[in-house]
Amino acid sequence: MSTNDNLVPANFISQIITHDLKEHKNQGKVATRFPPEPNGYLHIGHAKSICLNFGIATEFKGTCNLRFDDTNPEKESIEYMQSIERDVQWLGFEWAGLYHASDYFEQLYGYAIELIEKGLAYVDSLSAEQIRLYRGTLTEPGKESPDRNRSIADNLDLFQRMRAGEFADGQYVLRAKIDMASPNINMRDPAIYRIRRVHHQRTGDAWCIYPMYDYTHCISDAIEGITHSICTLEFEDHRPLYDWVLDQLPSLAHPQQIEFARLQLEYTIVSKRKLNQLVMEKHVQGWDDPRMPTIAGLRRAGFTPKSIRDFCERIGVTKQNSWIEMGVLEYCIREDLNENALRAMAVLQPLRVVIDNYPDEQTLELEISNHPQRHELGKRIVPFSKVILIEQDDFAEIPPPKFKRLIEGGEVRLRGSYVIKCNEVIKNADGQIIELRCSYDPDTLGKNPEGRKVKGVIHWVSEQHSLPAEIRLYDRLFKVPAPDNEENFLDAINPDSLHIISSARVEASLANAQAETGYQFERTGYFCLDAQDSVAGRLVFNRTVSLREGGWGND
RNA sequence: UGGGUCGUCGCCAAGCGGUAAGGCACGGGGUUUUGAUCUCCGCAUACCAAGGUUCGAAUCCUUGCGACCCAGCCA
Repeated sequence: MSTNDNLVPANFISQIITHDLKEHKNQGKVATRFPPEPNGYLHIGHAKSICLNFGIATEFKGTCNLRFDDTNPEKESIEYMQSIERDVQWLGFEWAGLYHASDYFEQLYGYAIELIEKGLAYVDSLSAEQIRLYRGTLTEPGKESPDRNRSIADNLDLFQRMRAGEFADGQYVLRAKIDMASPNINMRDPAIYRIRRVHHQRTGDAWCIYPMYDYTHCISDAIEGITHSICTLEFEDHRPLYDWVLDQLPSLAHPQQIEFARLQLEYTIVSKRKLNQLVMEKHVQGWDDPRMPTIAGLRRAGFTPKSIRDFCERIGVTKQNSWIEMGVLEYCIREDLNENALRAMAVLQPLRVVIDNYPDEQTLELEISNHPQRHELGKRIVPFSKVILIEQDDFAEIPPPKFKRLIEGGEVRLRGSYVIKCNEVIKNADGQIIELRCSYDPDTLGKNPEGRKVKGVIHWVSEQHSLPAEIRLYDRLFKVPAPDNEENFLDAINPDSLHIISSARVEASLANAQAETGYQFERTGYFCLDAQDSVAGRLVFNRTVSLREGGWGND
C-alpha cells in the first residue's frame, strides 16, 4: 500500500510470519481475516486491525477474508453488515472471501456432537446464576456441575433436543469439559452453546441454539484455512481455549492466534456500546457524525482512506497498551490534503471592504493557481470587484504585537490580487466596525509594491460574486484525553464540539464542489462538502481539520 | 493472596549481547503573495529499579516495583 515500506520496521507479527515462512509452516501460505461482529459501525480502532490483517496478506502475498462474527443475533443487524462492507472497501481493501460464522452453523453443530461423543462436552442444567457461582473466583477454583458426568448418550440426546427446540431459552447450555480448577477462568468448562429463540439476520429461525465466540471463532478460522488469527490483547487469556477446541478436533487445521494492543486514541472512545449510546441518545447526529471516530464519521468529516491507512502504519503494532495523540491523526490528514487538496477562499466572518478607487461596475477575473506548489493542478477564475469581504479577524483596530494583517493606515496583500490600504474604519451606532474604506495599488498585481514591504496576506471574496455557505467547525467530542476513564463518559462531552457558521461566503468556483473532495480554504483549514446536508444553493462544508496550529478545534 | 501480558525521549516506536533508528509533538534559523507548505538545526551518557553474568548489557539471569486484561448463557 505504501511506497516506503522499507522505512517502516517490521512489526512483531510480520516477524513471526516471516519466521514461519522460513520454516515452511502452512505450506508457505499466509491467510488472515478481519472478523467484526456486525453490532455497530466500524471505528478507527477497527481500521488498525483492518490495515494490519489486509496489510499482512498483501505483504506476504496471501489472502484476507472478511468474516462476520454473527453468533449473537440479539445485537446484530444487516444494516451494520452493510456499513462494514462499505467501510472496508472505502478504506481501500478487497477481501479474498466474504464469510459469516453463521455459514458454519451446521458444521459447528457437527463438531459439538463430536466433542460430546468424545466425552469432552456436556449439557448442563445449571442456571446462569448457578454457573457463575460454581465458576469460583480469580483466586479460588470452581466447583464441578452435578451434570458434568452425565452420560454421553444423555448428552447427545439432550443436545439434539436443544436444537430441536424442546427446551426453553436458558434451560440448558452445552459446556466444554475442561478443568473447573484451572487458574485460567476461561478454561473452567466454558459454555459453548446456548438456547436463544432470536431471529437471526441470515439464518432466520432455523436455529434456536447459537454457538459462543470461543467455540465458533477458532473453528471458523480453521474452516477458512486461516494461518494467523490476529486479535486484540484481551483475547490472550482465551488462546488456551482456542487451542484446546482445535486440539480436540484433529480433522481441523490449527491456526495460530496472535494478539496485539488495540488502538487507544486520545479524546475519543471506541467502545461500541458507548458509541451506540451517543447515537441513540442523540449526542451526535448519527454513526456518521463527523465528530464520531467511526470510519463513516471520519469519511463524512473529510478524512481520506489514504490518511487513515497512513495513520495505522505510523502508530505501529505491538503488545504495549498505549495512547496515541490526536496530533498524529491530524498530521496524517493534513499531509494528504496539503498535497492533494485544491485551494479556495472562504470568508467565515465577513467584514465588508469597499475599495474606493476601484471602478464601480468593474469585475476583474483573476486566474489563481489551485495549488501553490503543484501548478499542474491548474488555475481557477476568481472575480475581483469594488466591494469585497474579508475575515473580521484580519483587521485589527488595536493590533496585538507582531500582527501582520490589516490595520488602519496599513497595507495588506489580498491573496492572488492587489495590495490594499485601509483608509477609514466605519462603525455603527454601537461602535462595531461594519465596513472598511480602502484603496488599492494598481501596480501590485503579480508584483511587489515599489519601495515598501507588505508582509501580510489575507484571503477575501468578492461580495457580489461569492456564494453563501454554512460552515461547520467541528472540535473534539470530548474534553478529556481518556473519556473512557470517567465515571460517566457523557459528562466529558465537549459542549462546543460543533460550531455552525451560517453566514459564511465562499468563492464562486465552489458552486460545483464535490462531496468527499477536500479543499483547503486558504489560511483557515481543510474542508469538504457535507455529503448529506449540502444542496445546490445551500452549500454546507465540514471542517476536516484546521491548518497547523490548532487541534481538531481552535478557530 | 490466582492466571495472562507489558514496562526504551512529552506521545508512538526500532533495537533480538558490540556501545540508543525513525515519526509525531516541541524549540530555533531560512524560503514563501496561505502566520500553511517546504527546508535546515536542536531534542534519551540513557533504556521501570536494584543486584548479577560478560571484555562489553536496553538486550542474558535474579529480585523488586508499576501498569493493563480475565470470574457473560457478549464478542
